[in-house]
Amino acid sequence: MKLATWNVNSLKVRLPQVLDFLAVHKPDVLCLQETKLEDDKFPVLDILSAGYQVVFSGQKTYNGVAILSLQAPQEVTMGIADFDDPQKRVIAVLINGVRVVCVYIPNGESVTSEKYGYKLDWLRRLNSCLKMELEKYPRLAILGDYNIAPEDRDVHDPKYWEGKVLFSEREKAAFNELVALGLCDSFRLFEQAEKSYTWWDYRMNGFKRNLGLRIDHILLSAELVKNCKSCSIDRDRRTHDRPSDHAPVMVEIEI
DNA sequence: ATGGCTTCATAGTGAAGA
Repeated sequence: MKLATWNVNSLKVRLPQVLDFLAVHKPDVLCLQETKLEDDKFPVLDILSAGYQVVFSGQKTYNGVAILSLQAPQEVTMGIADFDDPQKRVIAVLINGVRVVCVYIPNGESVTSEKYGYKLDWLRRLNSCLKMELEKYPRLAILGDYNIAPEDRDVHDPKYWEGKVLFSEREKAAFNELVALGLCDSFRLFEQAEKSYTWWDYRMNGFKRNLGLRIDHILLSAELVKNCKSCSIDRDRRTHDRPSDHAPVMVEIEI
């Protein structure tokens, strides 16, 4: 079973690339973030024509998440339980006995911003929600844009990023608290190239200079870790015309 | 490396992303 995640930074702009990604990799599940589409504007027919089913939760201009899958999604839930968040950042499904949660964790803007407080509060609520999910579904995968680089090696210049949003201690602690639920950063299960990142700033030739951060992650429960065969970043996607600033991340799990 | 893109909502520029 192949699961993938990609922050597309506008599905309207990136739809042809998403369809190409499906054709090339044929993932069983693809989680999307930052679709930036209201639900009545979602390109359902294009995705059905590609042989995928889809569920989505979107809004105008910002945020928006979707899960594409070969098999029919079951037990679809949107948002975080007991949290009335107007921002559309979470959608979850059950596919082939695996609970798949697609998350777009807030950016936070800066550590002095109100949005940073929202991010930390949001992460606390996500943590409680995932704790319950894990009790209900031992086979749990949380894929998405976490907007947190968990370790020094996930940042091109840890000195520069020290204390800044995406790499601040409180954010890293919140990430570690998710891991402490019994989840694993699947990327680090395997030997990986140094300076592996999933996001590069559009400005300043960030990609060409590999000034990136690894902020898109796939966390797996112990039940899934046992059978996880690979985790990789599709870095080449960032070289296409009009790329998203994020690259997709993929895992293969023997189910 | 403190903005130098890119997107969206607009119809000029401004907000937001990370």
